[in-house]
Amino acid sequence: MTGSANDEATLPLKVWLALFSNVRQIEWLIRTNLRESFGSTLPRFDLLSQLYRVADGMTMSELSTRLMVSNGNVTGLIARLVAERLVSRVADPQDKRIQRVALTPKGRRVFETMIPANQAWVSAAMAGVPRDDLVELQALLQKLKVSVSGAVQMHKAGEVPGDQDGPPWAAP
Amino acid sequence: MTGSANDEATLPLKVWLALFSNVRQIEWLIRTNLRESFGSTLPRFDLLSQLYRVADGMTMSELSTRLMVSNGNVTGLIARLVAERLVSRVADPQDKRIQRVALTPKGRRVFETMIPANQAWVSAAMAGVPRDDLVELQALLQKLKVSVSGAVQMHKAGEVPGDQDGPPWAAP
DNA sequence: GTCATATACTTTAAGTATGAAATGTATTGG
DNA sequence: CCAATACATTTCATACTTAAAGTATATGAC
Repeated sequence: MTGSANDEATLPLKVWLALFSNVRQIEWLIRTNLRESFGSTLPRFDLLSQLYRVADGMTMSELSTRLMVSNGNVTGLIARLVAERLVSRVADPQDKRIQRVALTPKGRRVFETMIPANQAWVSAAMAGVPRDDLVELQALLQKLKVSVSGAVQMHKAGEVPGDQDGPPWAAP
Repeated sequence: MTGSANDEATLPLKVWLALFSNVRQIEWLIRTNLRESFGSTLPRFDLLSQLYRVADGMTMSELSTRLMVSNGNVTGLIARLVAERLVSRVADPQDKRIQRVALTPKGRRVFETMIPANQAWVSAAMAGVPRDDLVELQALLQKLKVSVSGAVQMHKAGEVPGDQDGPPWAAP
């Protein structure tokens, strides 16, 4: 009695549209505020936040994977951040193909001023939702992420002919 | 007993990160599949889906608002879709500032082949989540949207000095 | 050692996105 | 009527993004 047969088929799509709509609006807020308050952008912020979490930096590929963007994109983004002296990029002496990237002291300092502002923007956007609902929402999103990540992995595995013999997440 | 004092402050941020992560991955799936199956892109798809819902088309501003993208972006996107004969664009005879944009028969036909595919991709990504969880998730996302939309409206109102006398959503 | 192959990254070309300024078109108050 | 103002869109410069092709380096078979 909670839904027709048609709901069954379109329910995931409705959830997707609701997810997308929320993210699009929150992204708009963060992007606008980053520009107005710091003269920065969301891609830069995402990149800095990844580097902020680790002590000894990351490789370009690691960044590319974590941000789910192309390798070429990371190259350009890092080049601009290096030009702004927020990020350092040094070739690995052991393996000269690898570029190791890290926050500079300036980069760390700048990012730390952005953290509380970002938190305030997001909190303000969600201020109309009771705490309990947010707790529940987070739990459901965690469940969803498991399912979605599986689908992404499956798609990636299907595209690579030389990878048939079982990635770690596949059942034996 | 369900959380420390620190959770209280970071809870919205955690919800945001979970939202963002899910959307990023689902977007990746849709974008990849659109390319592989239809040689198309997500921005084009979003634009077509907006036009698909209305019978008599839309103005550029309306598209810009609904998609939450800049006016300049819509101009370029529409130009490419017009070149592909998926969309028609005609100047309004009453008000020559206005461009009225609509799907062509070809555009409608093409988009209709994309609908079931898109639904299948999203369903597959969410296949690991029980139906009841999806129902609840949708309800919570609807609540969130109200809060977020209010924050967006407030930000937009704050930026325009000539708009002090209350938009429709403001309390009287 | 040498060659094939894989890996890490960069470059390229096309497309997508932004904000600001410019353009052209109504509308309105005097 | 007409200047001021508002509005819809485009243009411009720049930034971000992707897929695909290219470069350089490493690794392993032989």
